Amino acid sequence: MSNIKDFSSKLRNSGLRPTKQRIKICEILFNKEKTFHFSINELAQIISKETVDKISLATIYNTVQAFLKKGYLKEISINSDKSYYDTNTTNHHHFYDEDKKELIDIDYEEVEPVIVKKVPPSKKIKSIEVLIKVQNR
Amino acid sequence: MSNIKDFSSKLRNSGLRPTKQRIKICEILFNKEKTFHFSINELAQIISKETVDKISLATIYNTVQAFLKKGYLKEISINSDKSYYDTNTTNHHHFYDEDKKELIDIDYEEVEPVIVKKVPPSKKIKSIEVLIKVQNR
DNA sequence: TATAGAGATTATAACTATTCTAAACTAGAA
DNA sequence: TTCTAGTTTAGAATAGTTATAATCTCTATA
Ligand SMILES: [Mn+2]
Ligand SMILES: [Mn+2]
Ligand SMILES: [Zn+2]
Ligand SMILES: [Zn+2]
Repeated sequence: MSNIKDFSSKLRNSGLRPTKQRIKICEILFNKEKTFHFSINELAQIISKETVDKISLATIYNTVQAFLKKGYLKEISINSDKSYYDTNTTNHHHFYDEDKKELIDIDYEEVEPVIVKKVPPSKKIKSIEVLIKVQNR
Repeated sequence: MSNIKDFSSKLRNSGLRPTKQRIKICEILFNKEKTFHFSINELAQIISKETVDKISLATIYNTVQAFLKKGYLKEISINSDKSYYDTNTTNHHHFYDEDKKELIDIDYEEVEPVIVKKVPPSKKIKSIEVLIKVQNR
């Protein structure tokens, strides 16, 4: 369980000033039992529920971008109209529930590692993402 | 090599009136040697190059949606700033070249089939997509 | 501790992709 | 040929995101 002090130094250590907005967002994102997936709007709603001083949408976008660049978040590509982010930055894949419009983590052991026999010339692999779309049987 | 007659009946058979706009779009999409990937804007540019009578953007969107629903196209989920479509509707996966911003088909034999040991309760798999992001070595 | 200035926040404008609307047009059944 | 459901179209509307530029704040240093 991290506290404000920890987030301050984590931010400072990565070259980001520990402002009260960023610390609040850290608490919401990284102080949870479980990792989770969110869209910017969902995050904005959580923030507005959990805080009195509002944080502007621009700051939420800026902060998520900053955390993404630092590797504290991952961006998930669903067939989509908006971006989704993941507080689970380990290697893992996803189910996407088309009925509930919901992402579900797949434990890495639940899918055999993807074996790639050949990559395009002079390219290296940056990431491998498996997205399994599911719907009601 | 299909001709206009073929596209007309293909369209008619799927309950779509063979309009000149749709036939033109069929020619551009399905009369090629190779399958390919495109965004709506790229398609619009190809159309404007290859035809004198312009086709409205709305019609291009409508037509791509219709073809998608009929299964003549697949939608590809890359990092989601816009939608990409694929004239290759067989099961296959993709490299995404982050430098050239370009999708490359992976032959199905080049990646071992993805084995999923468990799906969420009362769900069935609709699709399995592997996206391998690559960049210059 | 006070100060200066780089870095951060903010409201709002701008932008882009996509969908909606409603009027005009057209394929094709009868 | 006529009629009408289906289609196209320009343009408006919407949604997500990024840019702008004024204001604010964190913190290094005097
Ligand atoms: Mn979509
Ligand atoms: Mn993005
Ligand atoms: Zn996840
Ligand atoms: Zn493809």
